[in-house]
Amino acid sequence: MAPDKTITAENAARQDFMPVLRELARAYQAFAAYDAAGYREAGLTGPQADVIFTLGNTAGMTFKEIGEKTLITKGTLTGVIDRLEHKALVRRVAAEDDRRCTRVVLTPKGERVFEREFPRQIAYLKKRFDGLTKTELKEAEQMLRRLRGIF
Amino acid sequence: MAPDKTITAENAARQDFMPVLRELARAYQAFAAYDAAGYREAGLTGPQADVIFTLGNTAGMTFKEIGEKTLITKGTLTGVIDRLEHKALVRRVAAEDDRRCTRVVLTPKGERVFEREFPRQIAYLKKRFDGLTKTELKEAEQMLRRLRGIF
DNA sequence: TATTGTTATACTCTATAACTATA
DNA sequence: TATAGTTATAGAGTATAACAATA
Repeated sequence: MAPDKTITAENAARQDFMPVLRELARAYQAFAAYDAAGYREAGLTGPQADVIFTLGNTAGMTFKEIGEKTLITKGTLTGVIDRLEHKALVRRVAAEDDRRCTRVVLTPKGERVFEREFPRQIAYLKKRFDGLTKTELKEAEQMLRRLRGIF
Repeated sequence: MAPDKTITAENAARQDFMPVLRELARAYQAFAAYDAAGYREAGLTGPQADVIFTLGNTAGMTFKEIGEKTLITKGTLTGVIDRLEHKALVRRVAAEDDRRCTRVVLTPKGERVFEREFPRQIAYLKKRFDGLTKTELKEAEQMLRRLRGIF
């Protein structure tokens, strides 16, 4: 059967790629919900955990760098960092070379949270991957990379 | 090489499944950003578009049904429906049989938005899938289904 | 002039729980 | 007692744009 040339409200859901998008959304949402349940126990929101886990084992990063890694835009990032600073998990440090930049660094308390929560979160996620072989993981990774590439 | 028995902050990122999760998140985020750019032109947010596209070609649904389809919890859904009602895209209709229930129905304006925007959004998404064969789509779907299943 | 981060505005969504009216 | 939806509360994230300090 030839594919539809025209997409109408009626046949739209029957496009071949639609199940892929539906499953992509569901797979991600299932993961995100499970993931969130983990770091919420540490009192962190998604963006907050993202920042803490990004800053771990580094000498700190500028807002610009954190924004690039986490996909959080600068305006939002100011608020996220404010809340983490309020919790005494990070602090702002003036950059020496470029005085426009601010580096964000984990505090000792932030380091402890990272050292405890990051491995804990990974172990918590790892439990779900017990049934998958190394080959399957590699295939999944490549397929997802392909999907990301088309957007 | 034997896998690590203990997960520490240092070796955590080297777990075999981590690239899969990273790519899952990136693939979804890339899709979500592209998708959002589409329905934002229609003045809709993610949850709002989700509701409109869910109600299209139906005789309406109760809050409970919409919540199950879209994964929006009831408290949040009240607000989302309020905003859609304010835009005159949906209206609340008392259910005849069970007076606790409220059905949400697209208004004529809502229908027009659905008839125009849903196919438009699908066509917009379709452009990105040109390079993929039916077989690849099927494989991707199955793999994502598998991933969803583990969570 | 361009870039970094802050501030302000105005929404939108989220989680949670108490509440109402029905069943 | 249980369920459907509303309301209240308190945050938290988002987009956007104007802004100050610095390069």
